[in-house]
Amino acid sequence: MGDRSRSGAAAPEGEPRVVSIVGPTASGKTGLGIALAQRLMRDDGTPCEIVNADAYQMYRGMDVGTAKPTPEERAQVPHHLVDCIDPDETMSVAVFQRMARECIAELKGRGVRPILVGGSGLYARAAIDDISFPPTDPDVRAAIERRGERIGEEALFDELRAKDPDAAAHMDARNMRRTVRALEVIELTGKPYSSTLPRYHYVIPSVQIGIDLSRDDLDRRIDERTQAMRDQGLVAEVERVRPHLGATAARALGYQQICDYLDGLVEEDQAFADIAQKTRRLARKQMGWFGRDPRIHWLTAGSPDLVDRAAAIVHAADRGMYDATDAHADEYVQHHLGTLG
RNA sequence: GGCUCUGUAGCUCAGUUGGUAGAGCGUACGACUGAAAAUCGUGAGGUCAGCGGAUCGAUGCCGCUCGGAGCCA
Repeated sequence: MGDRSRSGAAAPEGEPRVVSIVGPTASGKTGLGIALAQRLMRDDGTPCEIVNADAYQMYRGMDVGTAKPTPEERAQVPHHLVDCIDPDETMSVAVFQRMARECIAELKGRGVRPILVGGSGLYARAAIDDISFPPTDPDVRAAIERRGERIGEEALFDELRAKDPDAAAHMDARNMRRTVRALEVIELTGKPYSSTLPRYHYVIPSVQIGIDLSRDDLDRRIDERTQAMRDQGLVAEVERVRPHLGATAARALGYQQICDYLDGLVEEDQAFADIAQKTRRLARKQMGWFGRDPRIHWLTAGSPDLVDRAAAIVHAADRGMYDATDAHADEYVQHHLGTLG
């Protein structure tokens, strides 16, 4: 234990790394996760189970629209953190971090290798990286939000600038939500909210595999998937879930657009065209998120030896072959993409 | 066939009482530690349907051509 805390992400050679599969929507993460779990079990006898790192697949009843693994897929390999909250509850990174780390610890305790699968960049990192979240308080936040609406975003940002100039220097005055959060943290902790640069440092020994594909392929897959959601009854699903949607779940891509259709605001064809378009934008954002992380090993979607290559990466990671480069990820980022203010 | 309306950025549309144009959305790029499928920022894109006329000067006025919409026959 003392050993672990000193060495951070370093793991004894040969210990099964946590695997994290990332990439844009519709790139095939779910399928690779399952295939890789079965393959690793065959290769070295370590059982694997999937831990979901997708912000929206946690909601019960939101299946088609979130492209959740099917019951058949879940029967092949156990899945965790899927269907774990109701749509009227609110998930957050900090809560997810706690759940994911508990889940990972529990699996490791049973000698099982966790395979994280998910496209929510911040969630994927929260599970395994050195990120901790200051506390929150709904009352404090609500009070700041009310004050912000009264005095305006500029005045609110001035408050932040006075209390924490360093944080303000890194932030956008017009992004009210971030301003509110910064003031909330300062009020609750009494300490400045230093908007630190992302640190690429594993707190749990891990290896990340990214699925990459060309924009043309991606756009085609997104169109196909959107059509599949329509065929699988997304409209009926939204009708069913709509009365129970909370503030967060109602923002899920696909659900907003179908609600508009159900309200008669747009035609059905238009609603699905909107979904495909928004999904394309989401995918681009995800590629940006993951593209910045130098520790990710990229593979091409749809290549015939995808699972072979993924397994080879995991075995190499288990032998500690990437530890040295992972350890310098932060320096690499600052050197190549460096935006230190 | 006659009459009226209409053709401006990829899309939906503003606008200029004549001095070469804007918005929203999309798109590209970027920021982002308690809603991350969120939140926010910056940029690129237009011989203002085509041709001709009057004018110092036209996207705007006049004429014709082509393409839409509607009404009357």
